[in-house]
Amino acid sequence: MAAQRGEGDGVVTSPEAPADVRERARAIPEAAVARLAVYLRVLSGMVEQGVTTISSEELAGAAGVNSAKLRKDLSYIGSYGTRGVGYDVEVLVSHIERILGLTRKHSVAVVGIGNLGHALANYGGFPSRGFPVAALFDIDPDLTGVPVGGIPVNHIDDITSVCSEREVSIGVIATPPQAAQAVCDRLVSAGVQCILNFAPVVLQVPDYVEVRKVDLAVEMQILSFHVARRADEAANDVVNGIGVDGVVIRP
Amino acid sequence: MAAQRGEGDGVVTSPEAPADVRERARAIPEAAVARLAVYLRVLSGMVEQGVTTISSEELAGAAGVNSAKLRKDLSYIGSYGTRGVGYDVEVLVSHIERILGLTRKHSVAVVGIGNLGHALANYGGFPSRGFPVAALFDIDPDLTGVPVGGIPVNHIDDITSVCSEREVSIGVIATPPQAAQAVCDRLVSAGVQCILNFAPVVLQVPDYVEVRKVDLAVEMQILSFHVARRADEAANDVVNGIGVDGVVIRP
DNA sequence: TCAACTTTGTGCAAGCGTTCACAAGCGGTA
DNA sequence: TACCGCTTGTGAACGCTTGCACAAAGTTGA
Repeated sequence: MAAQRGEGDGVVTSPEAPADVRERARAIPEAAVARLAVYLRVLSGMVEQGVTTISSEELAGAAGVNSAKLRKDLSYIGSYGTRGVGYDVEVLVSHIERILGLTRKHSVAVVGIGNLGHALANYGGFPSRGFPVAALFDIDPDLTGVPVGGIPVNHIDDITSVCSEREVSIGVIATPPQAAQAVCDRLVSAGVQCILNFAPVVLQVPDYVEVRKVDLAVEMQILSFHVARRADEAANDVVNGIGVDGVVIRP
Repeated sequence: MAAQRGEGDGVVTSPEAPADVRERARAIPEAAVARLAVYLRVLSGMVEQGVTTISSEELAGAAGVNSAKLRKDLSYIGSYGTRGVGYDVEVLVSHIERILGLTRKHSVAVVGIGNLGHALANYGGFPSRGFPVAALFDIDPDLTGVPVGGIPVNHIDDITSVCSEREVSIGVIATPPQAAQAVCDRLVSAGVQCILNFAPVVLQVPDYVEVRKVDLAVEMQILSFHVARRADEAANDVVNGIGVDGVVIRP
C-alpha cells in the first residue's frame, strides 16, 4: 500500500528504450507536468485570439513562470521551437496535448452528490476538455435515478459494474470523509487507477493507483500560516525599528 | 507584479532575531507547512479517539508520509516529543495550531456564487476550523440580499467596503475565468492579502499577496498524463516481452 | 552573401527538500 | 544507581528543481 504522492516514483530506466515519446513521458518531472497543463490553457487562449507564434518570454509571462523554466519544461517534450522566432502556437498545443494524453477521452465518475458533487457534475470545464462525466454515484436511495447535470445518479453499490462497463478511468471522490476510504476501495476494485480526492482524508491505495488530492482545509491553513507569518514579521520589524510599511522609523 | 507561487520567497535572515517562533516560521518550507496541516487533522482525529501519545512511526503511517520526514517537519516547529515515548497528542496539536496561525479567526469572503460558490458557502469545514465565512459576493443583482448558507449575498461592487469593514483576511475566487483578475484586483485593493483561486487563470498580484490556486483542469490533466504514461509503459513492456500483469511472457 | 540580431535549447552550478543513519536522551527495570 | 531498549532530533549525503549563461541556429536587412 502506498499513500498518496511521494516515494515509489523512482524513475526506472528500462533497457534499450526506443528513444521516443514513451521514454520521454517517464522522464518528465511531476512539477513540469503540472506546468505543461497551465501552458496548454494559456496557449488555447492564444489560439482563440488568433496568435500564431509566441516567444518563451511572452508565454512565460502569461503563465507566471520564468522563461528559462518554461524552455526547460518544453524541452522535456521535444524541440518544437524556432530559434530567433519562437514557438508555433498550434504545434505546441498539439504536442502538449499528446504528452498529457488528451488525445483520448477519459471518462470520469463522480462519487458523492452533495454540494460539491453537484458543482462538479455541472462543471462545464470537464467535458469541454476531454473529460466526459460518465457516471454519478451516491449512497442516498432517494437520489438514485435523479438526473444531475444531465446524468442520472446511480447507487453507490453499483460502482463496480457501472465503472467497468462505462470504462471510467478517473474517479472523483466528493463524499464525506468517513465514506472516502470505502469508496476509494470500491473504485480501485472496479479497475479505476486514477483518483481525485476532495475528502479530507489520506487514502490508502495500492502502488499502481495514482491519487491526487484537493484539500480545502489544508489550502486555507497554508494561507493562515502566511497571514500569521506576515503579522509576526511586521511585529518583528517594528521591534527592530522598521515600520509596517517598510519605512524605517528609527534609523 | 509577482505571479502566483514561485521565486521571490528568498528567505532573508534578519539581524539578531529573537530565536523564537517568529524566526522559526520563516524557515519552514512550504511543503512542510502543507504536511503540518495534514498532521493536524490526523491528530485531531486521535484526540477524539482518546489517544494521548503517538510515535512518529504511527503518525507518519496515518498521514501517508515517511517517519523521518515527519520528524523533520515537526523539528521545524520545535522539539516537543519525548525520546523513547513519542509525542503528546494534545501538545502537538496546540503547537501546530499556533504555528499555522489557527489561534485567531480568519474571516473568509467568497466571490462568485455559482455552483462552486454555493458549495463553498455551505461547506461546514470552514467555520468549524476557524475560517468563518464573513461575506459572499456576486455580480448578479438578482442574487443580492439572498441568503446562501445563512449569509446574504452582496453585490460585487461593494467588495472593498464590505471586506475592510468585516476584516476579511482570505478571499476565495469562484467566478468564471474572465472575471477572476478583476475580482482579484478589487480584493487586493480592499486589503486582502491571501487569495484562494478556483478560476482557471494565472492571477497577477503584487509581491506581498499570497495566492494559492486549486485548478481542477490541471489536476485532471495530470491524472490523464499518468493514464497515458501507464498505457505507454504497458505497450512498451509487451514489446519488451513482459505481459500486462508484469508477467514475463517471453523469457 | 554576410553580418547583426533574436530566441531557442541545454550544460552547469546553486539551492531545496528528502532520506539516511546514528548519537542523544528518556522511561523502565533490576 | 546503573543498565537496557526504544524513540526522538538532526548532521550529512543525496537527488531533484531551478536559474544562469551561452553556444547554436534561425531570421532579417543590406
